[in-house]
Amino acid sequence: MKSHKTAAAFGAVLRELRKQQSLSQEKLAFESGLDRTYISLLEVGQRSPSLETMLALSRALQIPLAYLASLVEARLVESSDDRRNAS
Amino acid sequence: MKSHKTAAAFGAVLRELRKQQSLSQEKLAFESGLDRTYISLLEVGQRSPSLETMLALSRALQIPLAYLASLVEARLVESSDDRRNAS
DNA sequence: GTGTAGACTGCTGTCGACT
DNA sequence: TAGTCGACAGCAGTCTACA
Repeated sequence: MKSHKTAAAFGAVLRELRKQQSLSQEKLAFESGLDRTYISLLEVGQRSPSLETMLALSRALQIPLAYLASLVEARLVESSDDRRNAS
Repeated sequence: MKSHKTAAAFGAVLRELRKQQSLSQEKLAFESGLDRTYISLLEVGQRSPSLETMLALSRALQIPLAYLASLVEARLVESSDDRRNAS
């Protein structure tokens, strides 16, 4: 298996952040200067972003890049847990 | 102008972190699973990384992705100062 | 030990259209 | 409002080789 895990983690985080601000994909696309269909691809985990793209999104969401990164990182460790001690 | 600024910022940060650990590009390439020549391209600001690449590098450098991101962000604000009020 | 170049593969990101 | 599809341009990332 190919592990597009990072794309999935990023997509989940992006969707959460967007919904927290009650933005539509369309609005976020506009604010970030990215394509609407691409935002969709990101959220469903079909694409994984470049650094430039992450910066554009963090600006549109008005959060620091480091915060975005920390959320993605957290998702990644979660998803890689053993499920041996997981409650 | 095309602003490969983020590539330059990232490259500078990467080089700094690598030197702090006294690693060669070769060693870092090996640890991260990336190509040696690509590490070089990153450091000179000729390429800008994907999320996956940033993750590989942060692991090789044994630092959180969020920390790497914060350093890049800091470089970016520095380089975007007006030089009007800059001392 | 590093920078660079050329050639190549695959994926990112855009666009229009339909569901 | 959001997911997807096909086609496309451009760039990320590899490899060999040389300075």
